[in-house]
Amino acid sequence: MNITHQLQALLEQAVQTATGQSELIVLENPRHEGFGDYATPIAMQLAKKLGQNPREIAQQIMENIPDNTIIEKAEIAGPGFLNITLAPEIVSESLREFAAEKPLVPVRKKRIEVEFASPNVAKPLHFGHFRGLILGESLARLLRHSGHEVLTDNFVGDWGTQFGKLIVAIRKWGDKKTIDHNPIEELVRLYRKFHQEAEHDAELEKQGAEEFRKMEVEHDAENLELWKWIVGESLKDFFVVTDRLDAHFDEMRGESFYEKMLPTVLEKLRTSGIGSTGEAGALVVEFGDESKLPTMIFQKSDGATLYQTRDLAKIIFYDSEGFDEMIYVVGNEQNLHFRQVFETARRLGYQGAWTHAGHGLVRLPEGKMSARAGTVISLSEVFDEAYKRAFASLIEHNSEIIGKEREDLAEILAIGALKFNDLGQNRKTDILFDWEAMLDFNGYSGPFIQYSAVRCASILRKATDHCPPVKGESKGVLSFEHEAELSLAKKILRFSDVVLEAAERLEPHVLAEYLFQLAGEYNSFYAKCPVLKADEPERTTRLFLTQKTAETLTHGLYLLGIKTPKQM
RNA sequence: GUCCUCGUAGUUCAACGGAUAGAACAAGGUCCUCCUAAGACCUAGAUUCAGGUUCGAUUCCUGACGGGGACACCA
Repeated sequence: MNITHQLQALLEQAVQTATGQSELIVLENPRHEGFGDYATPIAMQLAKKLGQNPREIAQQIMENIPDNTIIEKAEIAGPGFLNITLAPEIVSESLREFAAEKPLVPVRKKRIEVEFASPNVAKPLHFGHFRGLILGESLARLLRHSGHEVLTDNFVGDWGTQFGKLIVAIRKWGDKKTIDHNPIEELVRLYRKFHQEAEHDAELEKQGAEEFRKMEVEHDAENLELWKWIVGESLKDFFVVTDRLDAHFDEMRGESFYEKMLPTVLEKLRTSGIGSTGEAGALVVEFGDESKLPTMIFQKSDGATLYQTRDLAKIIFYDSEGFDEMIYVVGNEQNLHFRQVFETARRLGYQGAWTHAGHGLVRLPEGKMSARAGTVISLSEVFDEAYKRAFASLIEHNSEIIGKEREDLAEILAIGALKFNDLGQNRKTDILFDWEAMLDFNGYSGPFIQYSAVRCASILRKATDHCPPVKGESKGVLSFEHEAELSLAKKILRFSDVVLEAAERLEPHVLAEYLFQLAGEYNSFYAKCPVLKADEPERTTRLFLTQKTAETLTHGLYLLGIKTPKQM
């Protein structure tokens, strides 16, 4: 049982004896120092119910807290807050037991599928895809650390009308040599050309739809073969990026994976009466006026299916696999789509917890990235620029690391900076694409945290070089002489609660902000408290704090998908 | 037209309905005979507006204004 739970139990008992009420205690972490380590507004909440002054209630609660070893001090503050300060001994004990890497034990272990990345085959991967890629990976890691069974999946957009279009374009304008030479670039060019031509030639759209229909309905061998080849080439390109970003997929169940289940899904919609026949014979689901959801079409009048049909099939598939939750890391703009699909699944009787963890897009100062306007920034362009700046920064700061090591380090810092810049901000809102902010290695940034972790590692290395750790050293009560030590220790101990919150809210920035604070806390401590030159017992305490800080920062960064270098 | 989102220092972002609205960058001022100055410390600076609910509102509700997005045969 962790400190938070112990405190809650103590306070609940105190409230019970003082007021006769059985209330769930909410513990807050006060924003300002001087308000203790934990605070509860319970007295204020009870004030109206009991018709008493909140401060008087707080007084009674405080007097009835059972004897214990964890509370150093309890006091009433402000309008009726009960502020709790922890005893240094319990902080010491908890820190001794603390291990950042250790997964938590959830109240109920869940099987969770996390869908992310989901690139559209034959469409260029640009910087706009960056968010989903790193968010998904981080969320998967956060949920795993929270003790859940997580399966990452990639709902590759490898099925649909765009393949009909692409096939038409290849047959019409494609040249084998050019395509073989640089498949993706050429496919993208052809796809773009198709859309340009289609603007003044309506016939093309029909041809595209027809070719896809042949693939799907008639299983046209020639089209399917071409399709297979296109998908393969696209994925090669895709994996180059995911490797660089350290993103992993347990499954690659693309849209085509669900293709064989589609007839059953359509049948289900029909027989259940949830689906109905719409204009021109399409199969649609009407949600009614109360739901405020517009009608969604699940089968086109020509018999072909749509994205949502496959999404629905996917829900049914994962339900049969025994998953409790599905998380969709997909842009906000698809929110309506998911609400419609989820509602349809619900009406069909499925009961999973489906969450659209939507994210904002990366916006340029002049507006949205648009392939048409030619304002798309490619992923590799950003990577290369980040690498260049990291490399230059290394030369400026540390000339001792050279060669391959320097290159690897520059890569770690570059990717770390890019990822942190993104994950450090709210998932839901758009973020501004800004070279300077993104590649600023000072302040609220990945390298700032990496630097702090590296500094810890450096001290630890020196400590063991000069004086190897003695067996049994990891026992005993830590003596907190300096307030910076105690405050750092308490900060470290908040780690698990923070990870849990980040995982529950599906918002990595909660963890990012914490890591930034922890690094700052350590840096302050570092400025005030010499470690290696300190006398015992301070030296042991400070080394231990350094050790735990390093572990926490490193593992915290790992949960964001960011690597920690050995030195920098 | 309907629905979803967002509006906080000069800029980019934080803040389970809680106390004195936090940071970072940019601006100004300190600190390397001392474990990595990619650092620490100090100064100045903000809730779009009008109502409502509440002991208490940046947060919830209603409306206005202003961004962004989505709305039947794309994904």
